[in-house]
Amino acid sequence: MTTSEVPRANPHKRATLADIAAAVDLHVSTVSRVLNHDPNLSIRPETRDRILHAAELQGYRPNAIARALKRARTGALAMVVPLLRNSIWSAIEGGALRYAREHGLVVLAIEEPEDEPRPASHYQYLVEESRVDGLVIATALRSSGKRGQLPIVPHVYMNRRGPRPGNDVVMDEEQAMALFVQHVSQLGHHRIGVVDGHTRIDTVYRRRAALKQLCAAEGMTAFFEHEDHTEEGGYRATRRLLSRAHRPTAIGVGSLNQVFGAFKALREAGASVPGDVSLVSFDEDECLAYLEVSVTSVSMPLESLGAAAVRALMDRVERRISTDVMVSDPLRLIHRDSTARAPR
Amino acid sequence: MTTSEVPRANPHKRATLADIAAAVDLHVSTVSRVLNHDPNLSIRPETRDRILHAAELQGYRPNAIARALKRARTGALAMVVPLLRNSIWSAIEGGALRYAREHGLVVLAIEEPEDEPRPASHYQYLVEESRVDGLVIATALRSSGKRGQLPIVPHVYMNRRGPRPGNDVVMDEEQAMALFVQHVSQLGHHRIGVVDGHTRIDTVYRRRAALKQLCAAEGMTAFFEHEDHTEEGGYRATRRLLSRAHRPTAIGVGSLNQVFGAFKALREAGASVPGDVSLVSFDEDECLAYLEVSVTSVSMPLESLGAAAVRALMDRVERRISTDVMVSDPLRLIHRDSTARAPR
DNA sequence: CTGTTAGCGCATTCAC
DNA sequence: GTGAATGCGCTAACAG
Repeated sequence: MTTSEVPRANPHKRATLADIAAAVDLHVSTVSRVLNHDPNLSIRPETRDRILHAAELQGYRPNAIARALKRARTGALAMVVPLLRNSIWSAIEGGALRYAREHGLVVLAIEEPEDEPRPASHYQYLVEESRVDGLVIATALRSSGKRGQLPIVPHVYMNRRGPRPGNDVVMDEEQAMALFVQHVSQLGHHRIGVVDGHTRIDTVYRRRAALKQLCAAEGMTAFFEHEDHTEEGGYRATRRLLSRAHRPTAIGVGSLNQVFGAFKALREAGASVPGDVSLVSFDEDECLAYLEVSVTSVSMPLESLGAAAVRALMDRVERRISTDVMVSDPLRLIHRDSTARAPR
Repeated sequence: MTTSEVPRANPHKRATLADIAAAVDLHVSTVSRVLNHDPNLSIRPETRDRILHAAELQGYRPNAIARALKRARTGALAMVVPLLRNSIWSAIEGGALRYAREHGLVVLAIEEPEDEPRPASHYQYLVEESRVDGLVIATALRSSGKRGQLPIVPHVYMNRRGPRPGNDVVMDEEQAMALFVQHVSQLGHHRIGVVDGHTRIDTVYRRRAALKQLCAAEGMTAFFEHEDHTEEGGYRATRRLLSRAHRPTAIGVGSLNQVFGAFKALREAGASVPGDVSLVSFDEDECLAYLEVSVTSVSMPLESLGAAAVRALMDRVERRISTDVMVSDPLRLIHRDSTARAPR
């Protein structure tokens, strides 16, 4: 009732459209249109300036909640990642956050344990409750199968392929494997081993398939060992590789954490790097250059992946149909001291 | 107009309170009260069950946006962290997310470069636009001074002290330093060095002050070297320590990334660990147990810090006044192979 | 025990 | 060129 009698709003409350409308003695709808730069609105410049000025003066901020309610769009999205110490996630998340910010979006962080994650559908409620417009899922396991299927709500799978095609945003794991194989092949290696996570993780599954194929083509022998993406996992898997009758002479390692474990196993076995065994990491990280022997790695376009996932999700939210995405930025092999010609 | 004539809502739209009210032929407010378990509401169990059942049947989900608009509270908070690969942030963030989830809150992730971050007040707009209820800031630098002052909006500083007291949530860095000094002191070390970040970072500042005091008390000599919290930074700082006429015999390192650099410097200098130099990390991480020499560390209660920050922030949002918080969970020294008796 | 009423702050269709 | 009216979905004060 007293709204119009106090043109200057209570300094402790945020100014609303109504406040500034009252101040310039115009209608809220007019103010709204001006502030939203409504294209098909003709208004005399003078009035327009008065409005803008009053808004500025009162420190007007549009209320995102009210706007979301009206527009039925929140401008937020949820990103479900395994908040692993595993460094790739911070890079991916960084790319996603940057892209989101550039597009006026806001990202909800959700952590979910990597092993036995809840099915993606668990997070549907965030969309159903209008907390976010869509989901970026990076924790799906291959085995999730039916149970993990996401119904209606907009979503993409990031660095994982979902239960059915059409919503996946991934990197070129095959190419990553090719870079590795080609590199060690040129160095004369014939028996190669790979230490990686469980095949329930989609990237691992794809790398494994790619390796088989590449090795068959090049006439090489490949051994694949699967363990957790942890130091201990890397340690155990590498020990197993080294205890074979015919040791591999080159080993690829799927995660940075596993690299540490691999080193320990090699040390214990008295195998020198790269004298006896060449080593390649599939996670690039600055620390690799500082280890006891600096480690050759395959560098993936992680930031681009994060950005691409957000873009793809927004495409779905806007109902622009779209398909699976493979991030096209180039991969690079970073040559350090851990790879050398095969022994003998 | 046709709302009441179709009790079963359009399957493609979410069911609203009105939909389920229509279905059970009751008023929305009644439905709302039942669904919110309004304590001082007496309702006959039968009606109550009908409502619950209808809600269940229609898959009703409260619309968080509408609720937020009405209640003037979003149930979200923003957390501004340097999304560094630096592993401590993922642990802190994990603790914060867990606590938030347990309390029905949702966390907006914001990344901000560590060096020269925007002042905390930059993020005020998130509160002003009603996107979140408050801010957790973990990127303030000491030098930010006036410009970084946060006005009215609810906020806390996490692992940093803000421009003025009353809103800080921190860990016991002094105690961390004490554990370190005490440990190496018992091993007979007298000259100790510390490699850490710039003093503009509050934790570093506090550790430095604590070290000075402790060493004075114990009659030890301390050298402090400040560099970026990166591998390269750790490398350079350690080199400087080692090039002194009187080398320190024990070195503490402020971040995991710097530990890698420190190792490289030690290796190059031909200094053996722990034979010539004992090494302690102030970041605990599983990989420390797998390095060329496993590294003794001080383990901090990072998850608790994250949780405490969220709790403190919600206290402020609810207008329950509160003061600075020091997380009280115990620190632990994890004894590994990188520390031994002082040489000679 | 349950219904009425009145907004939260904004965008938008329609009228003049 | 501008104003009036309506409603997004929900909660809460007040009636009966």
